[in-house]
Amino acid sequence: MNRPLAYTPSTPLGRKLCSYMVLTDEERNFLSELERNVTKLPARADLLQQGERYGTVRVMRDGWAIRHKALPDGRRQVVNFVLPGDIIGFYCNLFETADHGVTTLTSVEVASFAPDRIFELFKRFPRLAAALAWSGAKEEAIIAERLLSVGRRTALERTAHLIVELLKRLSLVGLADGGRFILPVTQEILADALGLSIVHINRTLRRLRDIGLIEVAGQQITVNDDKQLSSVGQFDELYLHLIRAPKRLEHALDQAPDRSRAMP
Amino acid sequence: MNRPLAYTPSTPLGRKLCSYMVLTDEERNFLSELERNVTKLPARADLLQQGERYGTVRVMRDGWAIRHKALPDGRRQVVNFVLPGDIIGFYCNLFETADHGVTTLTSVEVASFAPDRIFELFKRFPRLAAALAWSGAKEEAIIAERLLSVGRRTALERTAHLIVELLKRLSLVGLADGGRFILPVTQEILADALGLSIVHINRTLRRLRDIGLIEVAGQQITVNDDKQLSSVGQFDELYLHLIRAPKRLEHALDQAPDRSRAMP
DNA sequence: AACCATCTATAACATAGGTTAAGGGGAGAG
DNA sequence: CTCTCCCCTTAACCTATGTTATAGATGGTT
Repeated sequence: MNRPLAYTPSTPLGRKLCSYMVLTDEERNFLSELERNVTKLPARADLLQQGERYGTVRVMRDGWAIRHKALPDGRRQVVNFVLPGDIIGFYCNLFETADHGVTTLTSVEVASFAPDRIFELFKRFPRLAAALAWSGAKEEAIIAERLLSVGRRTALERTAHLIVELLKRLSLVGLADGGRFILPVTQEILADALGLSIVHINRTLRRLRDIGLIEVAGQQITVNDDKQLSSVGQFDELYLHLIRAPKRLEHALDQAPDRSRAMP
Repeated sequence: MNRPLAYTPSTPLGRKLCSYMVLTDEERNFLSELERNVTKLPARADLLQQGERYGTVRVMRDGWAIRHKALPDGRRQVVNFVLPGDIIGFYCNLFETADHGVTTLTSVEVASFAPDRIFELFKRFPRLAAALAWSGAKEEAIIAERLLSVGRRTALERTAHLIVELLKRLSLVGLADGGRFILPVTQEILADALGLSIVHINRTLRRLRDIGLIEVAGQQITVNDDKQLSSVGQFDELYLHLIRAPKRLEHALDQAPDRSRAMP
């Protein structure tokens, strides 16, 4: 195995996995092959419709999208925000039909590849498989935290919490600068993400502005006092699992027996 | 590879994975090795405490538990119910600390093994790795559906929905019989799972009883009219992904190239 | 058999957040 | 330039759900 020390792939997915462990040439090649087939789409396009049969796996390369679920009567819950490097329909190609939709918020660039590549990945690149599984677990942790928000935090707390979460996630990929970031989202979508009505989101944002914790100018949000905003939102970054565990992951994988051994 | 046709392992985890695909002898041996080290615990024991460092991976063999997250002031959200065959702290051994707790509801039997075994599994048994990843994705789907419930369904809908969900999940593992099952859960826990107050859960259950949709006798719940209860809860079993995709999973894995190939 | 702790049940009251309604601003289209 | 559409904003009012309080079941313990 051959490991360049400070290599940073140009692909968002590669970059993401790089933060977990050092990739070999072979692994990087495989990943960039996955991201080769790129498509551009405008804002408000459906990448996946609830009830649709899964066809391809996609990687978000640039732009924002939301993952959402709807009830028959139109009520809708935004489950998560899809940011660059995130995968759409990863394991899910095994499911019969999609139980959620994915819709772009901005114009986006996505790469698509055949679901079979996932299995190939599991067979040929166990380290990548483990890393992807790990990032899937992180996504689940984010959803669980949102469930805690919607179930048990007040409107003000929830809203503060989401803003801090997005700030942290975006900072991590260089999309936020000094507490300032672009939130390409209507208040309706914010409401659907937080389980609130659009009117109440408006009230709540105004309250946060009045207290002086945030400033809003169009889609740009400025967090004035992230310390205090975190405390309003009861934000504990434990769940984001930002602490990369590269050494543990690498070591463990490299030391695990590669081939069969007898049972004791 | 040697594949007995109708073999059913005695271990809950093995049984679960068996429902996705036919296991080889080697795979079954490995799994049963994982479940060898069994411990018994009483009800209301913490299998994992929020904030704790992960030590071992566990498989629930028998009994119920809940996965829950708490806020500093004590408000709590139950994220999911842990049933036999479910894994506790799977990928998560890579995280620094647990962002949730796991507490038993009944006396339980759990198997424990070292986190390293997970990596071994990824390297030696890609098919098992894919199957576990798939079941992880199903768990995520259940949490996302609960988020939809808590965010957008009314108390009555949520409660109905949860009862139907548990009925379906338990039926699948033979723990429900003719719409009747044991729910080893206080109303407080139900409230924490649904983002409601304990008083309101009580009101809501009474309403469901008054309408005649369910009957409650101690911990035993009887669903009288699951068709109507499903419709009250806007239940769409899409998200449970009950349709096993064994052929797709097996085929895909068996046909994926096993070793390196040149880039085009 | 009496005690204690834990649950369930219900009533009375309080409020966070939903709903409806109406006006205003900005940006793209003609 | 102004029309239109979409989004934001705010006010007034309403209701689903939370809170507090109390009593009754239930079941294990001494």
